[in-house]
Amino acid sequence: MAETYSKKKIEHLVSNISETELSDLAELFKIFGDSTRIRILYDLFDSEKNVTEICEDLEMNQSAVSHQLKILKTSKLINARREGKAMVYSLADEHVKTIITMGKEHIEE
Amino acid sequence: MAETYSKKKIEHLVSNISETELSDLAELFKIFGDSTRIRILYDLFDSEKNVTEICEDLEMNQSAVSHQLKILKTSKLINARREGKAMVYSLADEHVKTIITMGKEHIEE
DNA sequence: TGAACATATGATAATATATTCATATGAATA
DNA sequence: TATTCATATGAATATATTATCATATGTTCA
Repeated sequence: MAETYSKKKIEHLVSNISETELSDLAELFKIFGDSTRIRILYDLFDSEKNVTEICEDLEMNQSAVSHQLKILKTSKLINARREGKAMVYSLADEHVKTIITMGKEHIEE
Repeated sequence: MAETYSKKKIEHLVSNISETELSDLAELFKIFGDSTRIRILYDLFDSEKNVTEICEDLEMNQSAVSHQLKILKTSKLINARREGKAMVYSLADEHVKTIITMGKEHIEE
């Protein structure tokens, strides 16, 4: 997994993005572009949690959270596993953290 | 401007994000989460362009493009300057490229 | 097996968003 | 200064999205 991104590397990586990729990119960012979803992602930053815990942390009702969890799952930004009655969710990979970090850097300037 | 992001740096940067910041983050990503806007941003990757050029590149009508340019401008992702009759737009900073690059990295896996 | 707990899901209503159309604004120039 | 070119903008429509409500599914355990 990539861990550093120099200016030069970015220039290289970003060259020649197809229309399809741009569409996929928009779809990806759309997922991050909702308060509830980004709060869920941030809630999972340090540790996996079950649905009840997430609901408590966000102070939101279970149905709304489950609907958004499904979207995050479908987008492969989170993983799920069953633990008895509960479903435990966790971030899918480090990219989620990286993307949020880049965004945070931007808004702080 | 930050140019490299180690795992350790990300852990540090991302600690303690407030609810307000999470909201702002969602707002930021929402801007990237639209095909037209991300195509405009990508169109401006290598050089500034005026509205007519952008319209031609995206094969979209002028009004739709102008509406989205305004949103990008308001979000401070692009800059504008007048050049005679034309308005010339350019990316506001390197962060735009970085964020798109991170997204591209993610979808390619 | 049935009751209780945990989560998921379908339908609906409310809200937000993008594009289009018509038109306004602003700059250059004949 | 009247016309043309370039861009911006308001209103309206169409579409997408979110939260809520009611209920279904799945798991545990008495």
